[in-house]
Amino acid sequence: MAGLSVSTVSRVINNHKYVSEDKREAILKAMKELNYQPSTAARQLRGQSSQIIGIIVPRITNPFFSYLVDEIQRIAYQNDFQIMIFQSNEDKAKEASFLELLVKKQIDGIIMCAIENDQDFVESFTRYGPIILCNESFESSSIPTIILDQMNGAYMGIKYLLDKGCRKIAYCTGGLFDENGKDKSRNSGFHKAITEYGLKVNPEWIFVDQHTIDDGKQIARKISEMGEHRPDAVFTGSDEVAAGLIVEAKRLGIAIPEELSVMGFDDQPLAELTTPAITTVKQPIQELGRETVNLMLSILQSSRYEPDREKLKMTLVIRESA
Amino acid sequence: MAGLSVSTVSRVINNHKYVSEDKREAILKAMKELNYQPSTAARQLRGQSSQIIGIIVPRITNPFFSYLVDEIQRIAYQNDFQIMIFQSNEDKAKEASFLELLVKKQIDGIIMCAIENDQDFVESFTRYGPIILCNESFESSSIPTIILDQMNGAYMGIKYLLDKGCRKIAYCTGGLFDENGKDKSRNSGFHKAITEYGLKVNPEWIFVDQHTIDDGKQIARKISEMGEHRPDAVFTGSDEVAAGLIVEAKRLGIAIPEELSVMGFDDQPLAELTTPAITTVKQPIQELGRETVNLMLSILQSSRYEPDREKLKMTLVIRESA
DNA sequence: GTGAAAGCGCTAACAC
DNA sequence: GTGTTAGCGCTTTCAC
Repeated sequence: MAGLSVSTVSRVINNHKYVSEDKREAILKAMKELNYQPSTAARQLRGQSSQIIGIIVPRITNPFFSYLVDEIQRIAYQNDFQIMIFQSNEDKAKEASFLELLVKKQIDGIIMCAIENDQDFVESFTRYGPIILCNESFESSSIPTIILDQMNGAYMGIKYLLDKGCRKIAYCTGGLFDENGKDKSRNSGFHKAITEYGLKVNPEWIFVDQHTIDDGKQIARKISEMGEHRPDAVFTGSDEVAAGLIVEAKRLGIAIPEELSVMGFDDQPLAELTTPAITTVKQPIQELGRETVNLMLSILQSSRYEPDREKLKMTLVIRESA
Repeated sequence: MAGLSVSTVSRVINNHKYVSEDKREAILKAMKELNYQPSTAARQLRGQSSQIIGIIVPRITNPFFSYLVDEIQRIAYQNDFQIMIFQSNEDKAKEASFLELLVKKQIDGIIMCAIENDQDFVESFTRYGPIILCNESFESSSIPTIILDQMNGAYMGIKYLLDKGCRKIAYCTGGLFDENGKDKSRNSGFHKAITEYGLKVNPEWIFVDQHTIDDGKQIARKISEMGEHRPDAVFTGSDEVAAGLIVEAKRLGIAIPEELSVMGFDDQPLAELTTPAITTVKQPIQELGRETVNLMLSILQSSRYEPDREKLKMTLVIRESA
């Protein structure tokens, strides 16, 4: 339409030098009139990138992840990248099918905020594009990893309960409390703190695979039935579990924090809504998202970026439940 | 590698008939060994679809939308579609840039759960691919629309407050309470209910542009300062606003529901966590997501699908705050 | 400065 | 049943 060749048009689109000003303008004008948009498919095929970053999360309905994704997307958008969100739903096969999209070149890189498959399997995909672990990690892996100090987070929370005078501390985990499984860093923070106080783990007070408000309610019921052997505090590892626990404990007539201190984790919006409001360990979600996506962008643009680990500190938010 | 031509390979990938069993197996074997994955870019370029559906939401951190997206993605995944989530952040230009992806053929269709630009502009994109409005609508548009009966939802909520004996009902809206703007259906449900009781709108008790927990707290403070002219009930239009309102009202010594009834909207998980727990209007989010994505899938696969409007009814969830 | 032409990986029409 | 080939829209040499 501008009476020029495709190559000149391409040069204009890609901001090449050596295009005379008048022709550039003629082309831009024609593009506007035709409402022309270059086909991403063709550009991809030609060896360019898709300008899409994939993010794997367990579930987007978990506020921790929706806020994380929110921040990642905000920054990606500023850098002309789209985000594709995948929910692994703790399903190995589903996660694998997302990693395959890297092979298909549908996405340029993957940020994994959840890991279902084992290390070797995941690492085998790194040759198709960058993979970054976000708030998850493998034992000594070459995969770039941005991680919060979960061990210290748990340690801080437990230490606070101990300093307050609690000695019978129950502990909830989203994992299975095994040596090398999920949440192992938090587990060791827990161990470290109680060991410092010369205490031992009471297996009756360990609750595994805890995630939801309903899980929290269940715990309240179990604790209520323990009679003499009740703990005097619960580290829940999740504001949602803490919230459910508080609501149900109140219904059962357990006074919080007098009879039972409850410590959350994350500092989600709901933490200030319960009565009593939840004392919790705040994770710096925005900073986590920012460092992760900046690292990804730098890899994709083959520049350097040194994550600022200083910003990734957990903090204690003291409210009423402990 | 299998010693066969590309076309035969293509036929195997696309499950064509007329491929002998032995060659098919040879090809599948080679594909496995090479860890081969067809390039989506090339397939797209060849005129196929991208197998991606875009969803525009205001913010993914709003639980209403994260649950909606969760359901849509679940069903899309079952049908071999990926989801690309866009956050418009109530930004016209951002929304426009997402609609352009339809032109670039990066996505096959768009589900709009938020509308920032005007009708003509949005409709101009329908020639590039299907657009469906989800829980939003234009006045008499040809764009397929799946919508909940917001008018009835608001009516139910207000009616309940009136039946309980409240006569001084404050009303919050996420929009601006104008005739044709956002949330106009809810506004008319409100009008309908109070008119039936022979009441009038008190402009002092109308709160516009209310969305967050903090907004709710502000309302509590304003109401507290009204002295004699306090309302005896608030229809918040959002569980988050209701939650903030309840927390702050309690701090200010306003008894809920005795002095002030509070009605939420959505039935989000947090609705049962506050004290008192929130009485609210439940939106059938899963059904909404399901009908919407099924309609989209049917359009993309050029089959027919008749949305089941029966399932899209709002219900009242009575707890303690009203 | 600009244009012609090759080729990215795939599918489908056509030939055999 | 299988192979050959054109062409999707773009970028990038290579000529001029």
